[in-house]
Amino acid sequence: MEDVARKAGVAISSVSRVLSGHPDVSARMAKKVEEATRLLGYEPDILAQSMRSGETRTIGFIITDISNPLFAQVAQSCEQELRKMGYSMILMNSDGDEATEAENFGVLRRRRVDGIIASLISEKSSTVKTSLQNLRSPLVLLDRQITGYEYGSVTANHFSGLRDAVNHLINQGHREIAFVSGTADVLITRERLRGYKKAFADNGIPINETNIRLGAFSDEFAERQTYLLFSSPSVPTAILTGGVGATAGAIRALRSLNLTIGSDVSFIAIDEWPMFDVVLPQLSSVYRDPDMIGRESARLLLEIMRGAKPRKTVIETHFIIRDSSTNKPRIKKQL
Amino acid sequence: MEDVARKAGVAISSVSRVLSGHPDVSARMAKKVEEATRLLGYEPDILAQSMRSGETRTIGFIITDISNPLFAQVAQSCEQELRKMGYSMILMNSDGDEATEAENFGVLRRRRVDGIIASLISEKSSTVKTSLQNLRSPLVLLDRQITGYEYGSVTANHFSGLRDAVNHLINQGHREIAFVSGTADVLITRERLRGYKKAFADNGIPINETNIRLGAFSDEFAERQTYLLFSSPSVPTAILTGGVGATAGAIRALRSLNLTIGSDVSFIAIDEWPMFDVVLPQLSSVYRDPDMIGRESARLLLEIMRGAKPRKTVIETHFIIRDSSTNKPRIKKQL
DNA sequence: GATATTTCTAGAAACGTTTCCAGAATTTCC
DNA sequence: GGAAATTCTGGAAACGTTTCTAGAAATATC
Repeated sequence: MEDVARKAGVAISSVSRVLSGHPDVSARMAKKVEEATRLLGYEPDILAQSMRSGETRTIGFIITDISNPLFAQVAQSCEQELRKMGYSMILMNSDGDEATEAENFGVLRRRRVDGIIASLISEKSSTVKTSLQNLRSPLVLLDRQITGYEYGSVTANHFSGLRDAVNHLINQGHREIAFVSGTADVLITRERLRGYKKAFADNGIPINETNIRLGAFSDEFAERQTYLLFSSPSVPTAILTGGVGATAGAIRALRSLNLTIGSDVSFIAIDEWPMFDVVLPQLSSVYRDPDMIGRESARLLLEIMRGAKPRKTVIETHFIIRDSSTNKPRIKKQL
Repeated sequence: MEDVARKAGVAISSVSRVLSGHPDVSARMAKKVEEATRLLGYEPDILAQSMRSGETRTIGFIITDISNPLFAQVAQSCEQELRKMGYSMILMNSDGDEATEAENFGVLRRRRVDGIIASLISEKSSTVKTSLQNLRSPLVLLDRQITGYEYGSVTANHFSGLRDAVNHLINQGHREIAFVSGTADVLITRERLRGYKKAFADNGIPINETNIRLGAFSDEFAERQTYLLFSSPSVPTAILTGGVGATAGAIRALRSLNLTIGSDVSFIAIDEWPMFDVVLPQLSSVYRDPDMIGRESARLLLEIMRGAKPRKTVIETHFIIRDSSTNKPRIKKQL
C-alpha cells in the first residue's frame, strides 16, 4: 500500500479511501491511485482490514459431520450465498463430540467471525450452553431450539411431514409403526415425534411405545434398533427412519433379516439426499429442500448481522408417496 | 491483554511470552499471568496473532462442489486432520466455473491462508494458471497435474483400477465397453482412460472409440451420453462410469431404456460414496478411500508448509467385483 | 480580490498481538 | 562480598489496514 502511495505520489490514506470507495475522492486522485494499483498488482490484505475494521467477513459453519450428504448440500448452498455477499465460510465438524463442538465455538470466537451457523449436537449439553454464553457473534441454529440466548433459526417442519406420513400408513391399515431416529435432545427429533403422535391421536389409535426408538443419528444405532424391533415376537409392519444414517442402518437391518421393503415392511425415509431418486427410487419419504435451508440460513444470518431482530424461519416438508409404503400390512412374517 | 498485564502487575510483553510458551519465563511470572488470564477469562485474538506472526493457521479448500458425497467425505477427514494440528479450513465451491475458481484463489491469497488444497476444474485453463502464478502459499492438488508450478499432489491410482476393471469385463466376454467420464482436461480422467486402453491392448483387442464419452462430471452429461450409446444400433454390453455424477446419470439413462443392470448391461462404477453398499449393493466398483485422501492431503500440505519438498502421493484403488458385472454379455436387447 | 465555504488530502493514531532490544534482577564464582 | 555471567522483564516498534483530525486547495460569494 505504501508502494502504491509512493508510485501514485499521494498519501497512504488517500489510497485507502480510493480503494474502499470513500466518497471524498477527486476523479484525478482516483485515476492516479487505480493506475498505480494496477501497475503494481496490489491487493488489499483482508487480515489487516479485519484487524482495523472489526469485520472479518468470515462466518463459521459448525456441523456434526459434513459427510452426511444432506448437510453437504446445505453447506454448499449456504457457502454459495455467503460468497455472493463477500463472506468466506470456515467449516468445522464436531464429530458428534460435545468437547469438540465447544472447542470449535472457541476457535470461531477467537477468530472473531462475524457470525455462526450451527447444528448443535444437543440442546441440553452444559458445555454448549457456556460456549454460547461467551459468544459475541450472531448465531443461526439449524433445527435446534435453546433458551437463554438470542438466535435466529431455520427449522424444517417435520411435525406436519411426520403427521402426514403416519396418517398415510394408518390409512393403509398399519398399527405397529416403528420410528427410529436420533436423540430427543434436539428439536428436530421432538417435532418428528410430535407429528408421529399427532397422527395416532387424530385416528384414535393407541401408541405402542416400544416402537419408538430414539437415541442417535448414526447408522449403527438405527441398524441395531431396527434389527431388535423386527426380530422380536411382535414385529412392526412399517418403519419410519429419521435421517440419512437411520435410513441406511434400517435398510441394512431389514436386508439382514431377509425382509423385503415394500412388501414385508412398509418403509418411509425422513430426509432425502443427492441422487436419492437414483439409488432408492422406490422409497417414500418426507422431503425438505436442502438448498433452501442453506440459502435461508445464510440470508438470515446476514440479516441479523446487519442488525435485524433474529427471526425463526420454517422450511416446509413434503410427504412423497412412492412404492415402499403402498402395500397393506403383513401381520406376521412367514418363516 | 493489557488488562491481564495490569491485573498481574507485569508488562504486556511478559503476558505474551507466558501465553505463547516462550522459554524465558520464570515460574513465578508464569503463575501470576496464568492466574490473571483465568480470572479475566482472557483469550488471545487469532487475527492479531496472524497479523503479527504472518501465520493465519488457516487453509483453503477449493472444490467443484461439496455436495458430491465423495468429496464431502474427503473434506471431512481433511478438516479433522487440520483441526488436530490447530488449523481451520475455509471451504469454497467453484461450482464448475473457472471465473469463480480464480476468484476463490484470489480471496484465499488476500486472506493470506497458510496453504491451499484444491481440485481444479481444468488443468488447461489460463485463468487458473495465472491464479497459481500469483499464489504465495503452498499448494496440494487432488488428482490434478500441472506444469510450471511447484505443488504437492494426492492422486488416486485409477490407471490400475480401470485396467483391472476392464480386464475383468473382457474376460467375461465383453468387447463393446462404454466409458463415460469427465473432461480429459484433468489428470484423473486421463489416467482412467490410460487404464481402459491398457486392458484392451494387453488383450490384443481393438477399441471402438465411439464407446468413449469424455466431457463433464455432471449427471446430465452422463445420462445423455449413456442414453445415446444404448439407444444406438450398436449397443455396448457393458459400461464404466467415472465419478458419482456419472454413475447416477448412467443409471437413470439405463432405467429409462428399460435395461436391467447386471443382466442386460454389465455395470462398473468408478468411485463409491458413503452408504454405497446400502443403496447400490450389487454394483461392482473401482474404490478409493476418501478418508485416506483427505487425511493424506492435509498431512502433505502441513509437511510442505514446514518446508519439506513437495511430494506426490498415490492412493491405491481397488476393483471390487459385485453382481453388476458378472453376467455374460447380451449382444442385442430383445425389444 | 478578499473572505467564506466546500472539497480534498496528508499525517498519525489505532486495532491486538509478537518480538527486538536494552536494562534490571538474580545467580554463580572466586 | 563484589564482579561476571546468566536469567528475566519492560518498553517500543512492527504487522497492513482504516479513520480521525487538521489543514491545504479549490470553488463560491460578495
